Amino acid sequence: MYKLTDSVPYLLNRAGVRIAEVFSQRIAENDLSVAMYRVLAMLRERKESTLGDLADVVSVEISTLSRLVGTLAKRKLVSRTRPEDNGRIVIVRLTPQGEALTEKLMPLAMELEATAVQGMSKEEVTALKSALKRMHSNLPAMSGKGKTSDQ
Amino acid sequence: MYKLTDSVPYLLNRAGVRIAEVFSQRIAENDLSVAMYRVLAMLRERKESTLGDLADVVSVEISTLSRLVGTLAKRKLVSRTRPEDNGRIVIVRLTPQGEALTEKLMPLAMELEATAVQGMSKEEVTALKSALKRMHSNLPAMSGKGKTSDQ
DNA sequence: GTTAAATTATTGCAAACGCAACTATTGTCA
DNA sequence: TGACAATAGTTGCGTTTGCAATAATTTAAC
Repeated sequence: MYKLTDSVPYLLNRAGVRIAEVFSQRIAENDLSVAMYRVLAMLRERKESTLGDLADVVSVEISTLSRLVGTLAKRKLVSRTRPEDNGRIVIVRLTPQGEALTEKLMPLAMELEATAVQGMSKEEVTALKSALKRMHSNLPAMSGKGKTSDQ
Repeated sequence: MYKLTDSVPYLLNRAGVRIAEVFSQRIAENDLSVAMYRVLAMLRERKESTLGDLADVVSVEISTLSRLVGTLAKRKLVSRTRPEDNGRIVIVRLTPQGEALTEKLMPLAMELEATAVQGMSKEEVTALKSALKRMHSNLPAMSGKGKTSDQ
């Protein structure tokens, strides 16, 4: 018999929510949300990115990301520029302050991950990551439709 | 060097969002959200539950769940009763219509899981589930504090 | 047995989200 | 070239969310 509480989607959500809650608290003193942190961490990794690419990476709607990046820009953590050779896109980059803050947060992120996988072997962690990647690629990206709403 | 895009929290969120998006679309024709589905599936599993227990299982705030269950009750999918021997708690149960709908959704959920883990062996899936459970238990439950807010 | 503390659920409120509509720019093709 | 389609971002709007405050009931303490 199929049990919700032993299903992959359920366990995935449960672990994801829990880990986000914990990290959320740890970065709250910097007035950052998890999504904001991910934007910063992503830019640290790639130096620059368009809004659309960031939205894909962070797994939020582009409209949400637009506002979120606006907030980060207002706080001088990132810069937004429209390149001269392409007036459609917006390039987002870390400012020096954004870089500094992101570096400061890295240890927290590593610590969180270490806590989460405590008791698991290196091989188990590798297998977990690969399973998570596989599931992501097994499922089709939504074109943009699809009620995500509750109630 | 620590990479966001190879970190467990990131991969976890990415897979979780994707799987929720897909399932959300599949159940949208029944006017159900994923959280609503989880409430129904949970009640199918346990017959009855209090709001607080449901909130734990579904990983949402109890205030959110209160309203969500209110909506389900309005649609006659669940019943809410305050027991005579305890006027504090609310017992939630599936109505016959709720049961019928839930049974109808089960194949969809099983199909989704099958799609998600396609290409993985039984052992890999088992290991995945156990890793997800371990991570959940490795992280402390938040007492109720902690900014989850964005922007 | 009465008062204080703890538990459980609901409601007010503001923030955040996603969808849809819109603007602006670039690409296509005839 | 000139019109039409496609891409990229922003903004309006209604819904959903979580936190905080509140109400109601039960448990604990004295």
